[in-house]
Amino acid sequence: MAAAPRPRRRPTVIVGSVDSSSSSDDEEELEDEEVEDASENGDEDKGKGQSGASLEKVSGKKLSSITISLKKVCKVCKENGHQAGFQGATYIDCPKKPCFLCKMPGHTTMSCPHRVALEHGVVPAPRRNKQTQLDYVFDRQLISQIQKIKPTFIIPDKLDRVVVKFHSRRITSLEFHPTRSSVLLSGDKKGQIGVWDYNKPNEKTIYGSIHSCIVNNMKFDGRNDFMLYTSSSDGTMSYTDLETGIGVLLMDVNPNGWNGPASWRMLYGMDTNLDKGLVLVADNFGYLYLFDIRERVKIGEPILIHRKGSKVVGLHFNPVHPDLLLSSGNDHFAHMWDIRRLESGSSLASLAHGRVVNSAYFSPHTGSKIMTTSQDNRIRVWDSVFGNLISPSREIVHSHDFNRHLTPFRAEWDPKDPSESLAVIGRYISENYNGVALHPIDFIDTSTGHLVAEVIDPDLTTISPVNKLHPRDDILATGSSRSLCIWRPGLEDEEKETERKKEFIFWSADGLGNLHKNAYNLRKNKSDLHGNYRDRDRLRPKRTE
DNA sequence: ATAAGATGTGCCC
DNA sequence: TGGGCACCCTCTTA
Repeated sequence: MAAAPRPRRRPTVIVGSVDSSSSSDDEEELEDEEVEDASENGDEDKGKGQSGASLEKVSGKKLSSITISLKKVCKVCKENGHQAGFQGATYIDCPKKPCFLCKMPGHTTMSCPHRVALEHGVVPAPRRNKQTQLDYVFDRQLISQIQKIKPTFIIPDKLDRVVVKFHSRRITSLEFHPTRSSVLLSGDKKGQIGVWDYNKPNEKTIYGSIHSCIVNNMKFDGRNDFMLYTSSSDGTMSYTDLETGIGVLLMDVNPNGWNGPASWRMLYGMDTNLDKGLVLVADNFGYLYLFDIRERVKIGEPILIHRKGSKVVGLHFNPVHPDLLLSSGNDHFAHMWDIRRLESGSSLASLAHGRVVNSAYFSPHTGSKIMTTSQDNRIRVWDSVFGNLISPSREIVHSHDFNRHLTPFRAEWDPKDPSESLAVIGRYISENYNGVALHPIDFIDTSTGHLVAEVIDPDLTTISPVNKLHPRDDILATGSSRSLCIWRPGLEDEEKETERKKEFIFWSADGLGNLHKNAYNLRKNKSDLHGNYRDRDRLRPKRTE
C-alpha cells in the first residue's frame, strides 16, 4: 500500500517537519502512516510489519525514535491529521479542543464569536433585572456620584520611551509615584525595585537588596511620599525609604527559615488602610495578616480568608468605605469583608469564578463597582457593591489565561475616568499585524464590554501582563518581560507626530547602572506595520457617548 | 540556531 | 487530601 514512497521516507519527513507548509497534503498523510508503522512495529500488520521490522534491523531504536519525533501530530491533542501552532504570525488552534479564547467547544479561536474585531463579547448576567432593596439604596445614595455621560477616553497608544534590560528578570509590579508625576516604580521577579524618572531617563536607581524574589506588591505610604511598602514571595513585607534605599523589615512570615517549598510562605496580596492605621498582607496558604502601622506589630493571629492551602492573590481596600476589603484567591473566589468582623468564613460576599481569580478591585472613585480578572478568560464587573453580588453584572470574554512563566494579567481601572468604566489589560493571544504576531494592550469599556483600543508597537513583541495607568496624566506604563514602556496619546497633528518620532528614545541599561541611548533597531517590516497601525487609529474611537 | 529550563495550576488517582 | 504529572500563542540563556 505505502510501499512506493517508503525509500524516500526519511528525507521527506525531515523536510516536512522543518517546513510543513511546503509539503503537500498527500505527503503528510503518507508520513503519518509510515510513522505509525515504525512506532507500532512488532504488530501483526501485513505489509507494514515487514518494513517496520527491517527498519528496526537496520538502525535499531535510534532510527525509530527519530521517526517518531518527526511524527506529524498535533502537539495539543496528540492526534494525527492536523497541527496546532503558528503559521507565520497566525496561530492555528487545535480543532479538537475547546476554543482557546472563550473555552466553549465547537469552534476555535479563529472563529470564536468573541474574537470579532474591536469588540470582545459580553455575556449578560442572568439575574440582571432582579433589583434588591440594597440596589435601591445604592441607586439613591451613590448613583448621583457616578457620571452618567461618559467622558472622552484618551488612550495613551504611542510608545514614547522604552527601557530594556533595566531589570534582569521579568517585571511583576508597577506603581506611579503619588506626587512626582514622572517617577515610575517597578518590581521584578528577582526582588529588585527600580525607580525611574521617565522624563529624565538617566535618573534611575535599582534597589537590589530589599527582597530576594518576586516583588508582588508596592504601595506608597499615603502620609509620606517617599516611603514604600512592599510585599514579596520571599515572605517579607518591607518599608523602604526611596531616597536612600534604606528599609525596615516589617514582617517575616518564615521566622524559622527555609524548610522546603511545601512550608515556605509567600506574601502576595497587600494593601494599606490609613484610616485604620493598617497594612494587610496575605500569603499562599490562605491566611491574612494584619499589621499595625503605628505600633509596628502584627495584630493577632493570621486569619484564614481563602481555602486552606490556597494562595491569596490580592487585597484591595475600598477607597470610600475603609471597612470594606476585597480579597481574591486561587480557590476561584473573590471575597468582600468587613474588617471590623474578620473571621474565617464570615465574608460579606463570595464572588464565584470559573477559575483562579488574578485580581479584584473596587472602582477607584466611588468604590461601588468591582472588577475581577479570572483565568477563565473573563473580566467580571459588578455594578453595585451594595446590590446583588451573586452574579456579575457583566462578563467580558478576554484572552488572559496563561498562567505559567508570566505574571498574571490584571484588569486595572483607569483612575482618571470619572465614569469608572475604562479598564486596561494586556492580551495573551496574539494578533497578526502585517506578518508579525503582537500581543496588544487592550482598553475596554467595562460598561459595555467594547474594546476601545488595542495598543501595540511593532517593536514590542513580548506579552505585556503588567499595566498601570497614571493617576493624573494620560500615560500608560507597561511591564513586558524585562522591558518597561511609557505610552502617551497619539497626536492628532501628523507633523507633531513625525516630530515626536524623531525624538523617540530607546534606552537600554548595561547592568552597571548606566543607560545608553540606542539606535532604534528597526524591524525589517516596520514601515509596513506603522502603516497598518495608522489604519487602525481610524478605528479607535476618541469618545463614546 | 536549537533546546532546555524556570515555573503555577488543574486534574488524576 | 496529597503527590504526581501534564501542560496551547514564553522568554532567556546556553
